[in-house]
Amino acid sequence: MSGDRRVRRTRRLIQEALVTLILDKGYDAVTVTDIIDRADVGRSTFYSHFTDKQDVLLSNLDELTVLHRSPADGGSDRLLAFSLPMFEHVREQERLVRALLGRRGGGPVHARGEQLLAAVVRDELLGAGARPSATLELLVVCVVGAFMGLLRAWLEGETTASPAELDAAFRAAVEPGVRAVLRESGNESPSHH
Amino acid sequence: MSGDRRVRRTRRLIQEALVTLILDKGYDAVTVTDIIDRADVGRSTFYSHFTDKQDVLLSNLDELTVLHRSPADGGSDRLLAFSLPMFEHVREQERLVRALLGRRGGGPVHARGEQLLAAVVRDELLGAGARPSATLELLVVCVVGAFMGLLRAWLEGETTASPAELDAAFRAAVEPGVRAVLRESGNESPSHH
DNA sequence: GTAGTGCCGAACAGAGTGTTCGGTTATGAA
DNA sequence: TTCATAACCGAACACTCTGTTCGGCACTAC
Repeated sequence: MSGDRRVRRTRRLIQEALVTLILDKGYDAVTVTDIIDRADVGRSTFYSHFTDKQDVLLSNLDELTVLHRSPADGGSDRLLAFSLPMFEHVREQERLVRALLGRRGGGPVHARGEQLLAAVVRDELLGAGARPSATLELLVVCVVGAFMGLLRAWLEGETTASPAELDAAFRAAVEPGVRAVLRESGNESPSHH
Repeated sequence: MSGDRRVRRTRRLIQEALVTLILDKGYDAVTVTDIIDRADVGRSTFYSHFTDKQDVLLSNLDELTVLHRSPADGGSDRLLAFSLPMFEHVREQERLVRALLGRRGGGPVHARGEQLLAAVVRDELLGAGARPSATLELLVVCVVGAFMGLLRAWLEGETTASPAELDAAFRAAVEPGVRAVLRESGNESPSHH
């Protein structure tokens, strides 16, 4: 492990304190003073590690490593392969994800999540034979929007559906459209072997 | 017109000031002091009309009356009929919508917009023969998510597509899936041949 | 063991919030 | 026009939160 043990300890205490507080009061209502009280850390110590509240929030994003899908799954010709594993992971990490991505989580993390997810979807569609174009970008936006919508609905408690059900709903909604677009745009040999 | 002219004037000045300031600096960065300076209104006056910043923001929502679609369009069997008019309206009211709904607009309006839109989509699907169910709700979430995604992308300047192109992308992405779901769920003898 | 690094915590200036209150001015009704 | 009313002004206030500084203490890594 890199660095001083005290440094790791302090950073971890601060991050955990923020997550707890967000779940309590929502991101906006949490103050730096709250955080250092909960983490039992000196004020100057906080500012020697993070510039502000949002900095702590974004620093947590590194824990969400699922977005980097395993690239060795070339065998599956299944479209939108990220969907089910993602929903499952979210349920496992429910507490953290709810704090970071929920309405109480305050936006910036949501934005970055969308970007990462958009990259995944774009790569997958390109791999499936689509051509880079403005139309493709709009399709990616729709797919990501639908997925994030489901994620948000679940985080908000609007639905109690299981990961498998969320995955099914996601596919039912967007897969036909995606396949239709691929059929038109992806010019040749969509199915090898 | 109901009420004192001074009241209308003051409220309007404050609302306009907030919109301008959001476009300048983003919602979070705007302070009440900023607003009353820009609106040239006394501090106590502000607090006699609104409780805080967000109150002003949400008060603006009444101007966005397009969401109440004209219910007399029963003739069109076109699915997702709200889409194109909405994209067009958004372009017309670009300044206001950008301030309220964009990433700079700060969330709460976005949430309410999603709710209103979800009601529209749900009604439309029910009218097209779908049955109320948890599955339908998830479909609605996906459709709304895709639409809001496109809206956001346009507001963020990620695309320069026209309303017609946005509408086309939206339909291409979700209409096949919606029709497929309707075919299964609304078991009401569609053209079976 | 010791040099160095991290932490403490109090104190501070600055900015923003929401309230109060006496005085001023515009408005709508008579 | 007159006039009671309601709205506005704006300064002042108590409060909270922010981000920085600094001397002294404690722990860690080597």
